[in-house]
Amino acid sequence: MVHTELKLDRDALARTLAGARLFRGLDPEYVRTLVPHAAVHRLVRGQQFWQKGVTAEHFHVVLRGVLELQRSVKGAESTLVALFGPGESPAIPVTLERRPYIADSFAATPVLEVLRVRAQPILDALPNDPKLANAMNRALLDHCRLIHSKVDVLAIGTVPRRLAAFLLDIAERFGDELEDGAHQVPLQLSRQQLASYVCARVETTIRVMSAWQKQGLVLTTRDGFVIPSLPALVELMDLQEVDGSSPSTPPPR
Amino acid sequence: MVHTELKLDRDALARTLAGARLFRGLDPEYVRTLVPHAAVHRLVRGQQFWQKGVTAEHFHVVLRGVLELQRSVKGAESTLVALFGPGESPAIPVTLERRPYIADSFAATPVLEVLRVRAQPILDALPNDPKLANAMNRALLDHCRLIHSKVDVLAIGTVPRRLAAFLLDIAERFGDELEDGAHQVPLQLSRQQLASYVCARVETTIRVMSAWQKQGLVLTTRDGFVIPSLPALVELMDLQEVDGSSPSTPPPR
DNA sequence: GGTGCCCCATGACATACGTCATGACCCCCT
DNA sequence: AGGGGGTCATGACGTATGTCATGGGGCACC
Repeated sequence: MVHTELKLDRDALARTLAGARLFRGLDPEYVRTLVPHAAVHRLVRGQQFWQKGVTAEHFHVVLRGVLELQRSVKGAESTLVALFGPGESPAIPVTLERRPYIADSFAATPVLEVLRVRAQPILDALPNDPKLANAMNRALLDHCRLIHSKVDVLAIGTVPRRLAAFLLDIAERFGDELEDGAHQVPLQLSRQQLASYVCARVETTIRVMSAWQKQGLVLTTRDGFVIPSLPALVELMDLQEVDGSSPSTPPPR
Repeated sequence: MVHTELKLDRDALARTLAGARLFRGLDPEYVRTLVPHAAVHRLVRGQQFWQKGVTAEHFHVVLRGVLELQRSVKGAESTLVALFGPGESPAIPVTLERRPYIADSFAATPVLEVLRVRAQPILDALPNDPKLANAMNRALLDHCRLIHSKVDVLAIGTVPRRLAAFLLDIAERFGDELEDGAHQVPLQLSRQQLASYVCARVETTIRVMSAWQKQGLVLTTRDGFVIPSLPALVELMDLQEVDGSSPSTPPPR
């Protein structure tokens, strides 16, 4: 893993640190003191970055590409927990608590660049630096949103609906709108990875994606996906209800 | 909802505030300034506390009982998102961002007492008070853990396994160990609520719980559940695998 | 006491999805 | 060129679980 580190001069590192979302709003003076503790790592697709079980001693900010968190729970097979794109900070909770990583991480794009900063000096400064604490706050809020979106995907129902929800999620986060209204998601995920995220079998996922390909709902291209019409997917996700008459059971018990 | 407020004198409120986990570690001087913005609410089971869509303008700390977050997503039926017990702070993320609640909340125990503090003064103080910011960090970390445990439940597989995971989770969080090694969970949840949390139908949940009742794995009592043997449940959750030969697909792609 | 409602329970049936098997295609390696 | 492995694809089949229907028991309300 060490061999993934890029050689950067102090100025380049300082600029990278200052530009990272995690450190936005901080005293520039303070950010400069982090330079000696910082490094930029570059990985190629599939390469592992950190390993479950190792104690987290760094903060991370994705600079380029997408990082994938993969978790293997005892008994169950490994699942794709979440994807982190540029600006996002994976593993913030465990780093703040100096706990072991609960998942493995891999590069999910051909190239992944991650800024990595030693946690100790930051943790030391945390109790006395309100700006820093608020920056961590922001990052934690982002993280909550991410996990929550996974819950939303898993709770939405059938496999097609879960898949639709996931694709819409990554389209919103990583996609670009083309001139014809279609959305392009420059993120090459295998059917296995899709299946892993939505907690379904590969075969099931393949079937759904094949059907959508034929219907022109979601196209798999060489470097990702194209969604010609988001509303069509949304409808497929929302709809698929039996009738829609019952306004759901109001309060519990 | 206003009529749920308890009449407490300033001293009682001050003590409650000082004892709340959310405000632990703060300057006692500062905590006292919050007294005029604080109130304690008491609800009975099933009573609604706040409503989805309303802007969150308060921080909360559960003092007694359990609060239930129920979310109704468009298209899907409502799901039990999470349970919050004494010391925990529901809805922290939306309050910090002054966003609308994304779920309804109800009392899940015969009596629920919640400390409620106006958010504005706290949000105003946040940028300048590192202790306060770190207290919020702590609460956010708790929240992350909660959501994550829901992901773990949903991702673990079949309905029996999801149910087992959920029961073990609430046993750990709210349960007491009896002298004979059994665990008691003083939390009366209907099959509907269980089903809602694990994203299954009521009937399926009933079938599983009935079977477990007969096998003595999980007993439903007048005021909650009794789990005679945690390990038995854990085994049922972990096991149920086909053979265990394949060591899972190592890295992706 | 009756009526209605909710929760728990159980059965019959339909179906979404997992499981297993097979094959095409592509890429890498020797 | 041939072999091995990965991904995508498709079919056959079994099963978990959703769906629908029915019934008993407890509790509130008229």
